[in-house]
Parts: sequence; structure tokens; C-alpha cells
Amino acid sequence: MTQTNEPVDFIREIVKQDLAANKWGGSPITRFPPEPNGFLHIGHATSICLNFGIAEETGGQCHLRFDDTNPTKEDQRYVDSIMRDIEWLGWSWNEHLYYASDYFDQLYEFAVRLIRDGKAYVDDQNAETIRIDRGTLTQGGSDSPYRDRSPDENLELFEKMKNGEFQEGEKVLRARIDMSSGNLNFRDPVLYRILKSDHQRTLGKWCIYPMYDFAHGQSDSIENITHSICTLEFEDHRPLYDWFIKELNIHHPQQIEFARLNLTYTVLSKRKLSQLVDEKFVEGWDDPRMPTLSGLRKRGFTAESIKEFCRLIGVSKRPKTIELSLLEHSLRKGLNLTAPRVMGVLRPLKLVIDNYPTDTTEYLEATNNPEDESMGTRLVPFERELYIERDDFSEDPPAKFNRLAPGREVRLRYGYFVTCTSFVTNPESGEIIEVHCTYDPTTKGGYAPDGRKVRGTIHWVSANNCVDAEVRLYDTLFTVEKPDESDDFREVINPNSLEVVRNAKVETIVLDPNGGNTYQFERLGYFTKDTENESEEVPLFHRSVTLRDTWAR
RNA sequence: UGCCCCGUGGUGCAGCGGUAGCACAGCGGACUUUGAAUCCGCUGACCUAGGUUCGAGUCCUAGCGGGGCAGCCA
Repeated sequence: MTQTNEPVDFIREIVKQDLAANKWGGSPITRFPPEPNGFLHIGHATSICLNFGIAEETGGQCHLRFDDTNPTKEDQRYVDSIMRDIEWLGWSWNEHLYYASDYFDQLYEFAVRLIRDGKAYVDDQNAETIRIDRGTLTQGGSDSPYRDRSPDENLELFEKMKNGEFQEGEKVLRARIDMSSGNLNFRDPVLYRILKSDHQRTLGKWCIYPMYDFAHGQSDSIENITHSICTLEFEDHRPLYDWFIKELNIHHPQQIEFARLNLTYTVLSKRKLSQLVDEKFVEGWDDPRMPTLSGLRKRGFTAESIKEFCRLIGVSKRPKTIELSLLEHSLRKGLNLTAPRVMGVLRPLKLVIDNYPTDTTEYLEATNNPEDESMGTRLVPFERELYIERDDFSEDPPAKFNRLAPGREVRLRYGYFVTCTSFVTNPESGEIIEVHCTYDPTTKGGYAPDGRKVRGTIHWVSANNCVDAEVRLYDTLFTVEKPDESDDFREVINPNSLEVVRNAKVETIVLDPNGGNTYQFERLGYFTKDTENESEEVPLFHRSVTLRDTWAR
């Protein structure tokens, strides 16, 4: 058990007290119960880190259980991606991999017990009628005319449901509780519906499937879960969760709810996320603009940064919207310490050093990571013709512009001081196509022996000794902080969320297969090589996150 | 005109009856061969009203505000 001075959230507090009181007679058992109908996103990560984290901290166990009770929406593809993402985050369910569908026989038996006890009945009404009879938020519902069927009749009908003797929608099994309850979940909730579609795991064995409310708690119970942690929208379901377990007289886990995550400038509902994919607003579930774990991974987020983020936001019951900057901070914090530095020019502008020899290449020593001396140094080729960032030259510099401009002297990082002497424009477009300068040979490495200062330091690459790269620059997927509050979230999609830069110039060292995938391009940000793109002749980089920039570019 | 939950700086989190702290963001400064990082500083909050108490952000009540719930989704 790790001891820290970190404040303990209310759920860990409960677990701690239960442990002290030996409430469960053993270690805590939690579970992460995704439905395999989509990819995991950053919001799921908070739940994963909570459940697996608590288990790890207390010597308990966290189960992975797929809540696969609706074969019409679920798919093995999602099961695979979910397992990959959890493992990528660094958690392990060990041998505790389960599926709600593993319990279909037991769940059926539970239903039979409720029927025998007069606590459940088969209803012949259609969905529409049931909905109307359920009443409204402010008015109680009315009893179904089939509510008082005898247990024997119900047993027989339920078995026929199971045997496929009825059509979809023709009958459902309902709990017999209280149609006038203020809690809508108590108004005779549906327990089983007929679904004549094959299940990805049980195949054609069943044509009736349990609803969430009937499957979830009992599955928790079967697995001896101690703390069943879920999100706030299930708060109203807890009395029902407790009701089933009490009626069935089985192991009673404690359901605890916490607030789900919202992030500014993004959406985190599976429905909207899959809409973005289906309607081609993004390239797929793992598009680097997506808040999915696979998207974030492709973007260059590390598992550690995601965990750090989850730690920073804490756990509570208040609906929360976290600022995207906190997620970015979590990434930069880690990458600052680990990512090798490299120079890369996104929008190349040729810089010619007129007084530098034409046939010379010097190799200048550059620090790989100023935060970590053990990462050493590298040699960067320096020649007469270089590329600098187009933004780093200004014909008519604004106030406080610290970069290159006519007559100004700047330092080329790890190189020399250079002074701009002239520039060439395209007579047609007026675009600046080349900048000329002279260098001071005594400033090699970037130090002036006379101690004179220079206003700025800019990055560069050797024009004839660099690699071309495609770089994808990402901005938020939405133009407003809370796209969920728009009438149609598709109308606030950011048309400029992706910018493809095709002729970036980067130090050749990024080609080194042993160099890792994420680099800091100095002064620009962190960029991650796309490893699925290895076959292309030009490397592809995703901008993971920019550097913090107090200068309004 | 039902039931449930939640109200602490801009955003989050802590404070467990003894007079508010942390992170991110913002602003300013130091340092700087990344306008980064690092360091220092500043701005800025207990929803309201009663009550209990020597003492309330913390306990009670009411009000106000916010959120969730009317799938044969989870």
C-alpha cells in the first residue's frame, strides 16, 4: 500500500473505512464494466484508474466485465479495442475477465425465482402502452392489466419467451414493484425483452436478453464485487439495484456513484463520438483529434499523462467540466522530462549565409534534453544554406519581435550569430522567398566571445542535410467550450481542426528507429511519429501538443 | 408541479466544528542558447436566510441555483 499525503477522495475514504471495519471479510473487489459498443475515451480512463487504482492500492482486485446484454449494438471489435486500451494504460485484470453473458443461465434462474415469489410478471402490452402507463415525472403510473397473473402462468409464459415462441416486442418480463413510485425505476421495470438476434458470444442460444438493471447488480453479486462504482446517472437506479439483491437474498455489493468527466472543446458521449466517425467528420475512432484513448495514443499522449490527468481531476459528485489545458499540461509535464529535442521547421524559408563557405559542413553539438543530462548530445550539420521558420523572419517586425528582421542579429540555436542583410521577394506575389545574412565566425556554438547579447534564438535545419516530413497540426475539434450545449453539436465543429503541413524539414535523426517516437521540435511543441505510416517514404508526425506559449503568436 | 444528487476563486480538487489551502488557467517579475522549462510574486472563492454552538465552509431547516430520471439502451 502506498502512503502519500494526497487527499483521499470520498470513494477511497469509503473503501478505507470498510477495510478498517473488515466489512467484506477480505480485500476490495471492484470492476470496470464497459459495454462493447464503442471505443474507450478519456472519460472511461477516470473510471478505469479509479477501479483498478483502488484495487492496486488496497491489495484487492479489479475485474474487467463486458456488459454485453444487448447483441444488437455490440461487437467483438469493441471488445478487442477496450482490452488493448486498458492494457496500454498499464492495468491488468489478471485472470478476471468476465462477460455478463457468462451469467445468462444464472440470471434466468434469478428471474424465475422472482416470478415464483410473485415479484415479476410477463406483460403482453407493447412498448408504447408500457411507456404511457408508466406515467410522467410528476404523475404516477397505472398498473398493467397483466400485472396479477399467477406465478404459474408467468413461469409458463416466461419459458415460452425463452423458447422463442413469441415475436420481438410481443412480451416482456417486468418486476412487480410500485407503479406509483416517485422513482421511475420502480414502476415495474422491464427485466427481459425478446431480441431475436444472435449474440457475439452466446450465438443463437438466447432470444431473450436481460436489461441492464437486472443484469448489472446480479453480475456484481456473482463476482463478489464489494464496491460497484459507477457514474451519477445510475444514482436513481441504486434503490432498484438494492431491491433485486435483497429480494434474491444474494451477496450485496455497495454501489457508489461519482460524476463523469466533461472536457471543454470536446464531446464525450459514445453516441456523438460514433456519429463523428460514421458521418466522416474524423478519420476513425483513433483519429488524433478524438478524445478516445486510441486517438490520444496516436496523437502522442502517454499512458502516464492520462493517469496523471485522472489523478489531477480527482473524484467527486459534482458535475464537472475540466479545461482542456489541464490535459495538455499533464502531457507536457511528462514529455518535458523525457522527449528528445530536435529542430524541425514547419514552414521553411531559405536562409543563405553569404559569408559562409559553399563547400563546408560543420557538425555542431546540440543538447538532447536540457532536463536530463543523461540523454547526451548529438551533432547537427550546419551549412551555408539553411531553412528557418517563415514566422521567424519579419520584413517589418512588430514591437517586441525577438526574431530575425532586416539589420537584426539573432542566434541560430547551437550555431552562430547571424545578421540579416537582405531578403528576396517573388516579384509576382510579393512573397518572401529567401533571406540573406552574414554570420560571425567567432560565435560558434552560439556564444559571443565579446559577451554581446542577441534578442532571440531561432531554430533551423541544414537545407541539404535534413529530411522532409509531413506534419499534422491539430486544433480543438469544436469551436466552442461546451459543444454539448449547442442545438446540434455538428454545427460547432471546427473546420480547421486539422492542418496538414507537407514540406516540413526536420533533422535526419528523427529517422533513427531507436530514437523513440515522440520528440520536442524546439520552440514548437511535441510531435509524435506515426508508426503505422512507416512504409511511406516521408515520415508523418502528429503534433501532440504545442509548447506553452506566453507570446501571442 | 414527483423522486434523487450537487452548491468553496475562471476551471477542478482539499479543508471531517477552531476563522480558507493546492493544481490548472490568468497577470507580473527573475533566469534563459527553446518567447519552453524552472523559480518568485499577484489577482481571485465558502449560493442565501434562519437555527444549533463560545465558535459554522463544515451540523440542522428552509429557500435559491445547477444536474439527473418518463428505452423493450447502458
